Amino acid sequence: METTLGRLKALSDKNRMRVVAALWRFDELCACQITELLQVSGATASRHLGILHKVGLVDSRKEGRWVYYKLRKPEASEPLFRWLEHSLAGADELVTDFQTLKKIVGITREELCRQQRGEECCPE
Amino acid sequence: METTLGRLKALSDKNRMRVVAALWRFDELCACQITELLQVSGATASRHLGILHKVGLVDSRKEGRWVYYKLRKPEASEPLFRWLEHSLAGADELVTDFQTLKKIVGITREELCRQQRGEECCPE
DNA sequence: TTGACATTTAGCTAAATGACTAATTATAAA
DNA sequence: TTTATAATTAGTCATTTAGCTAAATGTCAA
Repeated sequence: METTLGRLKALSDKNRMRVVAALWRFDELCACQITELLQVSGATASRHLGILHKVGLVDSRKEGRWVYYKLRKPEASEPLFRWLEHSLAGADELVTDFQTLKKIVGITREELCRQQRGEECCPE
Repeated sequence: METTLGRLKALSDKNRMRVVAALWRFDELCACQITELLQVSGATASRHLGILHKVGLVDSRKEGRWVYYKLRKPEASEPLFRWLEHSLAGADELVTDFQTLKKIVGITREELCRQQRGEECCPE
């Protein structure tokens, strides 16, 4: 029961729900991309990802300086994700998120940096 | 998105999850029976039921002094309930709850009163 | 090795939440 | 009508939680 409750609690936060939706659609994203999507501090994004990881909803994979996250799908969570997908289909905020993500995954690290810090940083 | 988030939040509380599981199994229960099951004050039980009602997970029906609650199943919530049922199958706390409920629904109002207030009340 | 950067952890504050008691409303019975 | 009871609402308090900043950790590149 604690497992079930933990997963529901993890999902019942708007930002974490956005992360799960993003991972459902984009398969794998790194912490910095999720930070950019949510527009919160890196520490906050990290904490949210840590919560999703702790309850077994996402897996993480470290690659150099970056940590990539993806949904842990195979398992009893599958029906829950499907309900979520159906229930959130067409939600305005997610449509916007997906458009944002298309840009985020399409740009280089330097451009993402410039977006995050403002034009004064990263002089070319 | 707010609807989905609201329902997940409503479900991600242990007592409300117990209520939903109880209603899944016992179909319809009144507020006083749920109060007895959860072993909380009537006010607390009422608030939990109000939250479940507000997000559309349960319906209520007034009959005299009593208010009966049942799950609002038909609808997009069905898969969520099924996931819950599967995910909670065999949970110790629910097994205990179901045994408790069998007793609760099997006794009269006076006996329930005696249990709740102690032997000094309701002298026969 | 030093510096830069991605991520996480620690510590703090403000807001949200669950519990209680007391007060209120609605209904049934004496 | 009065009294008792079921349920809800209001008000209070303690706990939890999401956000931040600052510090710590780990990795890459000069």
